[in-house]
Amino acid sequence: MKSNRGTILPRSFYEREDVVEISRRLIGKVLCSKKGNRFTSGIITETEAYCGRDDRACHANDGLRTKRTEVMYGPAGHAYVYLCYGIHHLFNVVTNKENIADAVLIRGVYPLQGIEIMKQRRNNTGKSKPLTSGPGMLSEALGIKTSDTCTDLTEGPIWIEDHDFKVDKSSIRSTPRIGVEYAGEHAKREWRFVTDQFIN
DNA sequence: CTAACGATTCGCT
DNA sequence: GCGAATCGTTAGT
Repeated sequence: MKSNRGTILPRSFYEREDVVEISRRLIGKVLCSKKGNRFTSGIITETEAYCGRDDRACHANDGLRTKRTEVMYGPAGHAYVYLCYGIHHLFNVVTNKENIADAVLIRGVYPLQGIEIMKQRRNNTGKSKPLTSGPGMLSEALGIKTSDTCTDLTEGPIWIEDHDFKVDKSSIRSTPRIGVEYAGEHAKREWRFVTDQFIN
């Protein structure tokens, strides 16, 4: 774990048809943002897959097409950012082909670059307070807002890089997704992926 | 127009 | 461990 720069993931990375596999493969990649000349990044440690068909946990389930979910029906590799609980901005990446609404929620990153900026945005005055270990927290730390929805992740100002960090396959656990009990049986699917490889 | 409800986080008990 | 905060989205009147 030493490189400072990576390759921006190409659209083809996001165009795969299996959103669960993309979710798994995003673990270890690096989420970056450059807002007003302030660069921040973190290694993705936790993701969740959401499928537009037969998945009651997904906002676009059963082809539900609204102003909010429209971006999920667009081409892969764009950001879907929405407001949760009136407070938190949750960041997803749109996957699969146009008109097929799949997405991966980024739930956690390991702070890599711009840590002071993240602490500032999080109003974290050096105290031992989680910085980027939750979907709302990481968006705040990286300066990602709902106005960033539809951002093309192959262009920026938000993008994902491959730094060639090798993630030990055995370190990636799969579990049911968080906070989607309303999805009934679908909530039991193990579509959440998390690694503890970068915890310290 | 109205109302119910979150893909969460934080602070306090 | 529990509950409040907080407001855009959604569906229904």
